[in-house]
Amino acid sequence: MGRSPCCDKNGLKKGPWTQEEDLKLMEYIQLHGPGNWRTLPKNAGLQRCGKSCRLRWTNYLRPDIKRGRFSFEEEETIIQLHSMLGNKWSAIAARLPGRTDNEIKNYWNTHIRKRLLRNGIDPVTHSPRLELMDLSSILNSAQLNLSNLLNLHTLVNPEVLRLATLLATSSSQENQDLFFNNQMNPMNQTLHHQLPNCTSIPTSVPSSQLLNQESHSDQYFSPNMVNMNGQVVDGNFMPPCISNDLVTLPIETQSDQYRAQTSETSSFEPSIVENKYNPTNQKAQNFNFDSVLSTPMSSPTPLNSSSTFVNSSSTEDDRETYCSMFKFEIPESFEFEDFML
DNA sequence: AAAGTCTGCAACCGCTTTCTT
DNA sequence: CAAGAAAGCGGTTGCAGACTT
Repeated sequence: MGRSPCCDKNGLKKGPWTQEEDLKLMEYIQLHGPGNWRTLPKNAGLQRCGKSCRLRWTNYLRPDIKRGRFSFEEEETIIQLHSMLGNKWSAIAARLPGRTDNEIKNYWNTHIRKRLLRNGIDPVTHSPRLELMDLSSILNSAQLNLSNLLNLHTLVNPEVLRLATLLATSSSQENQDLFFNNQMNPMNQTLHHQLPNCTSIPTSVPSSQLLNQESHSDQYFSPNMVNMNGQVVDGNFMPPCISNDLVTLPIETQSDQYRAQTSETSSFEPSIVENKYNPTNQKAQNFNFDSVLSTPMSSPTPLNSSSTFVNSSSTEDDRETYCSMFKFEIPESFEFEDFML
């Protein structure tokens, strides 16, 4: 009944493979082909478990494995597939010829995941993260001071502040009660009331769609930057959108020219200077924060297929900048209360 | 230059599914 | 059909090299 054990694990070698072992394994497989891993180690003269041999072959020695750095296209594909499949590394690897599931998994954990986190995107849900800017805590503060809040435009995405401001200045006590009592979805009830023309992004929209021009739905992305007056300026921009349970903020797809003007930064304020939303930025020169309170949202315009996007020759640093949902970092010493009166 | 820390990745572990007897 | 091994798969670990102090 059943099979005999593939190998006796006692006395079998573990750890990194030597060149000699690799050679033995490759020579054996060249003669007999892969498979039958139970008997392979013995027949090949290896003191290894068959499972170890199989992993070594499939993850490293297979001749069709593509070694080296992932291309930008491969990275895009991984993000897209991960947003659809989750941690189904083998399924993702099946769509990336020459890449193993192990390699993709490692690359995700060491590169892509960190990058998404840095750019404010949850690598699990592929949705924007708003932990940095908890609207309810802002609005719930009894010390809320509008002028201080307005000063925040040097620190945070003004779209966030626009939403916060709209909520804070709403004359509808009923809506505010709904918001603070959390009796129903505040974004649906309050913001859609305030912003009836705003397009919604479903929460399920994966970050790959937010990051990847090719998968942008026209309704989500605009080829042009729209300033806070709703005027088309340049670049790629979209007004903030309200999902069912969170505020979804615009992802900018940057032109090479714009990316050339930006760089990875580690400190707080310098990165803000480079932020598109900063008034000192040329592309944001039409930004008028005062208009936040008085101007209705503009609707996104259809995506222009000729819009520039990060190309395959982009460097990793370039890529770091192409998604700047929250293109700033908050230093550990930063105290949000300092900005609240 | 040395020690400590960080990073990337190969390899292993353990669980689930598939296959063989 | 059941039992048990092989194969598949995702999570985790350990280590070597790079980087920082």
